[in-house]
Amino acid sequence: MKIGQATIKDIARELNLSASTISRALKDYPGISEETKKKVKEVAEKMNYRPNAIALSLRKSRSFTIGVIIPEVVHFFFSTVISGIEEVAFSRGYNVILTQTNEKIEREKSSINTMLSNQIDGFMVSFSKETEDFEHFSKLIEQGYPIVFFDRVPDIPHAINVMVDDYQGAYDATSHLISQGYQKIVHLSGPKNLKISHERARGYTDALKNHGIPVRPEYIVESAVGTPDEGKEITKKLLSSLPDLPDAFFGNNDMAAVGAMLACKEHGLRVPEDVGIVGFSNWQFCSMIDPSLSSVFQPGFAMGAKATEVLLDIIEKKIDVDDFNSPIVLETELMVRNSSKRIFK
Amino acid sequence: MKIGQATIKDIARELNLSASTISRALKDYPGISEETKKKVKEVAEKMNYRPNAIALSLRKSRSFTIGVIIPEVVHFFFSTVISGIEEVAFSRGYNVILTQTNEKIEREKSSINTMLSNQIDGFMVSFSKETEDFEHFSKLIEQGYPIVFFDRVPDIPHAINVMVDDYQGAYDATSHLISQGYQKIVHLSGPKNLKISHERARGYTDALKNHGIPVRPEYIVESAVGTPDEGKEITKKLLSSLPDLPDAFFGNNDMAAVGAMLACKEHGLRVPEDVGIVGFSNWQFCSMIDPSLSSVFQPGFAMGAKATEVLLDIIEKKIDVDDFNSPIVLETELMVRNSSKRIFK
DNA sequence: TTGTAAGCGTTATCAA
DNA sequence: TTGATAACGCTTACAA
Repeated sequence: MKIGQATIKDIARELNLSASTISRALKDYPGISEETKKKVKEVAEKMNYRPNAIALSLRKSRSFTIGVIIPEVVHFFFSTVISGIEEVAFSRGYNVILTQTNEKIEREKSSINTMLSNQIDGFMVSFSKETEDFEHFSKLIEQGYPIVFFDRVPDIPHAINVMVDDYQGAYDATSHLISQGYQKIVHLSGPKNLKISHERARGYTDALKNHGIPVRPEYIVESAVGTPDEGKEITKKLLSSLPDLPDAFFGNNDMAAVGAMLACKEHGLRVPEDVGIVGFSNWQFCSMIDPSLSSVFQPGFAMGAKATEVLLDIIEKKIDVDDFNSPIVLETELMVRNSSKRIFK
Repeated sequence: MKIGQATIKDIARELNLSASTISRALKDYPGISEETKKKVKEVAEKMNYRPNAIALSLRKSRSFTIGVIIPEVVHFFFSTVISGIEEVAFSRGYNVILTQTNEKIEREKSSINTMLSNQIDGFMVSFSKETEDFEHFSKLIEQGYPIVFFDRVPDIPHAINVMVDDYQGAYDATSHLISQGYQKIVHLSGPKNLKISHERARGYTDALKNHGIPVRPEYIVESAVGTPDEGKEITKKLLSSLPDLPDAFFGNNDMAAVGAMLACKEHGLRVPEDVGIVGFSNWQFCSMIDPSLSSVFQPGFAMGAKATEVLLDIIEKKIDVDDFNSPIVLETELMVRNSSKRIFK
């Protein structure tokens, strides 16, 4: 907002025309003489005119801005999603306002409020780990605000959800471990209130069942893990407490899996000979560690892009909110690397 | 922007008061009766009134929004910086509009334009690798737009730059390698047009000189590396083409260093026994790979936070642009890990 | 082909 | 203690 930014009025004054004429000339409205158009555009150029998007927003009750609420920016998967959001928003002429909640529900709510104040056209949300009650979202939906959830999605009416096929990803990962001859597979599961955690746990359980392997409750360990250290600690405890030593770990995320790997190594177990390990997310470092970590690829960029497309389509009324009664599900892909490739025979 | 959002006018109508009275009552202006204030606030609450930030922006010519232009979101260091920006902006009541340039100058310019249109209060910029001419920034500075550069900073008059002490970081890293007995140290340097690349190369060179080790031009290899694969290829070529085999690699970033490590391993060289390796940035994976990678820690979060504080102070006129004739420099810290700890004696 | 006036939501100024 | 009015920059009926 610079003092001296030229406005339509300035151009009007310069040319002895009215503001409305300038406005129309600039947008090639019919019924403006070619000559006037030319003059106006020249002067606009010369004066370095730039439309004031704020004034436009006020006038049109549209800000061409979407608000993104995300737990953490410093997170490989989420940053990938943001990148996808960015791309689509940019190409369709929208701005992105970003806030991270740091997994705090208070911050989530307050972000929603500032965004509402800022008249954003729609929301993209992946909620915090603390969020167990979705009232604040339901209210928005009721009031008719366009809102698309991604990755961490709520189970509430009329929510538009974009997610990865966590169930299938977990199922594939577990089946793969079984196919490599691992039998006593531990699942380091995620926070209970996240649907993705349930789905992954369900995929794990079903894979075991379908292969005739008993599901042991003591093999499912919750770890709200964000760091490898946490995963390492948990695994260490398991290795020294479980009477029957596990021979594989399926992590709810790559951090947990790396932690498990470190703990196993320390415990004198060889990966993948003695213990197989598979993670979830396929972070960059999977191929850089030794042994390289097998992991379930989550299409983060595609998710961000898809979610944004849907949101913008709703905002622009190209599609209707009611067209979505089931979530949009993106496929995962199991990336098999050395941590789970047991050398047979 | 929802149909039905209550405005000051709605409250005024409801209470048979004027809009100005409502406005004043809501902000506890003096000269409004306590009774009126109370009534107004009650009704505002009831009607779920929310000030329209857009209208405010128009009125005040201030948007309380800062624009962040960054090469890539999916990048550990930059995402850390964004996080720092986010924190400070949020705590001081500012919004963050984010765009990534994907290292394209065209996108950089067009982002600046939309941000200008959106009347942002100031810019935070880390420019693209393609950017060699800083005209578009100089113009902004001349016009008086608050703008703070971070990490990748330009060498232009009146620019406010926040950076890491790349020189010292590189000097420390190189000295450390020397102290561990490595002598033939290769530097995988960064893109030429980035000042940080120069500084790191300079730190490397000076460290060699000060330890009486000759600087060999063929040991400084430019690698605009973003991926380990690229770093690996370059290192492979070096290992098979250089007559005198290097015994250490100092990477301009961690990706390059990991690439070098992979190449060395493939070449049958042991790390750190035969070859020492140090990276730059201290990405998360440094401690997860085998051997763990020594690296120079860059305080990304602190950089984002500091840069934002300065920007907001300028915007709020707490400090003057002219107070900064030299860059703000943040300290690095060498994290010594196994990739460069040679076992002596 | 162009101009006038009203309005988007808010607040500062002046008047009552 | 409160109200009327104008203005921020732009668009759009409606009028000319």
